[in-house]
Amino acid sequence: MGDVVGLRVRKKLRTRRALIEAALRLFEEKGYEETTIAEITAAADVSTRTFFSYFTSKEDVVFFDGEARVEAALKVIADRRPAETVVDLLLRVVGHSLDAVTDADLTVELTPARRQLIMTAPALRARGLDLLFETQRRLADALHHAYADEIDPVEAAAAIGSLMGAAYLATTFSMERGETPEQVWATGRRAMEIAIRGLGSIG
Amino acid sequence: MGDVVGLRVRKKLRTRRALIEAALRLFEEKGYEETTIAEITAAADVSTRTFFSYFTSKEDVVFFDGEARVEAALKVIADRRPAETVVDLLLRVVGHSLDAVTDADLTVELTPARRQLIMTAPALRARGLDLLFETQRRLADALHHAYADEIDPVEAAAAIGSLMGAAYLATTFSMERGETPEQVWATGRRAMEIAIRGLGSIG
DNA sequence: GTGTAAATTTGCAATGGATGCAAATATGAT
DNA sequence: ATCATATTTGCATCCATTGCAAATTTACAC
Repeated sequence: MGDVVGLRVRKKLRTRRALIEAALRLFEEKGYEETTIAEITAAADVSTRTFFSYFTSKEDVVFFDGEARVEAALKVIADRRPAETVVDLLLRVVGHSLDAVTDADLTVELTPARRQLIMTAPALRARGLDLLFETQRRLADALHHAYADEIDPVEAAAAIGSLMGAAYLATTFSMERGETPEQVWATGRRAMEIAIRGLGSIG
Repeated sequence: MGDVVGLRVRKKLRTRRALIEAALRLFEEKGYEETTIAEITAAADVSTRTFFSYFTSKEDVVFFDGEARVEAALKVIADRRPAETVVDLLLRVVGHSLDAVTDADLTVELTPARRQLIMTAPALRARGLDLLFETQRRLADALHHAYADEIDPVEAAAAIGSLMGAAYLATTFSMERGETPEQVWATGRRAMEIAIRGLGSIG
């Protein structure tokens, strides 16, 4: 564990962090579309070209902690507690996926402001959904492998898709209504309960 | 409905259709990224600039029938059968959303080839998910209004999100495995059954 | 320290999508 | 034929993204 990082690595981390902070700040200040890569790199004091050796696209910088979040969620499934039911495990997965995560020496959480930004800018919304989708894919895969004998691939996909699909759509409505983070979270829980109980319980 | 369409309208429809056909053909022939707007407009015999007065972006042309599909689905909910259960109604909604639809004088269905294209090109996948998401939003809204007294907004969102989330994720896995359209559809049905029965039924 | 190999950054040119704008065309109605 | 309106087109421009080669920086051996 003795992370002996040389100057080279430290410098890269510092640059990455500067780009992320500059980008998020500018996006919130003047809007996503209205901010150019040139402005971000100027604020981070690197060349425009360098931005693309850290992020593959302008959207990517907003999701800089995406991979760390997914891996944290996968770990929850991998380290499942023997006695726990699948449903309880999945609820823990969703819960953890909202916790703060560390990346680029930055410990961050999905603040309401960042969510707002992602839901508002079309390009970010689309990319975010794509990442969410890939996340679901990986989670379903992990779920199937963690319970190889009890849960087949289709059941795993149905479980993840149903639970997260319900929670995501419901919380989106809640956020759009301008509800508080507590209310949004409560809405998500209720939606997941419905998914767990089954649609048959409605109407 | 005596649609007395003048030359002007007929011409616009013809152009729109030419653009759609040229674009889809070229995308399948040489790939989405590899095809330029210039090539599409050349094939449709209009100027590059004109493309953007028909579609707001290069991705959009692939989803030309999206709005017609959503409206058909909304209509199914609006014309709900009094005696039918919510679950049966939603199953019909999903079923119909796969039917052929007419737009720009073109009657089209979501062919495996087009789905393949959408799932493969990152830009199309993201845009497609964004459209799917917006569709779910509108369906949930319609569901709530159609059953104003029995289904509140959160229940509606949970129902739509759960059912479609499960079906979409499961069928994606199925398609990726190269299964036949019949197998894919069977997988979707099974996933929806799980969503209807509830996650509690797993594991 | 020096020198050298490897990693990074940078500048530059080019491609392609997207948009605003005004001139040129085409269409519909009188 | 003529006028008002709708469409198309050409152009200029902005910006994200990529390839490439030169310049700079860091790591490491001697």
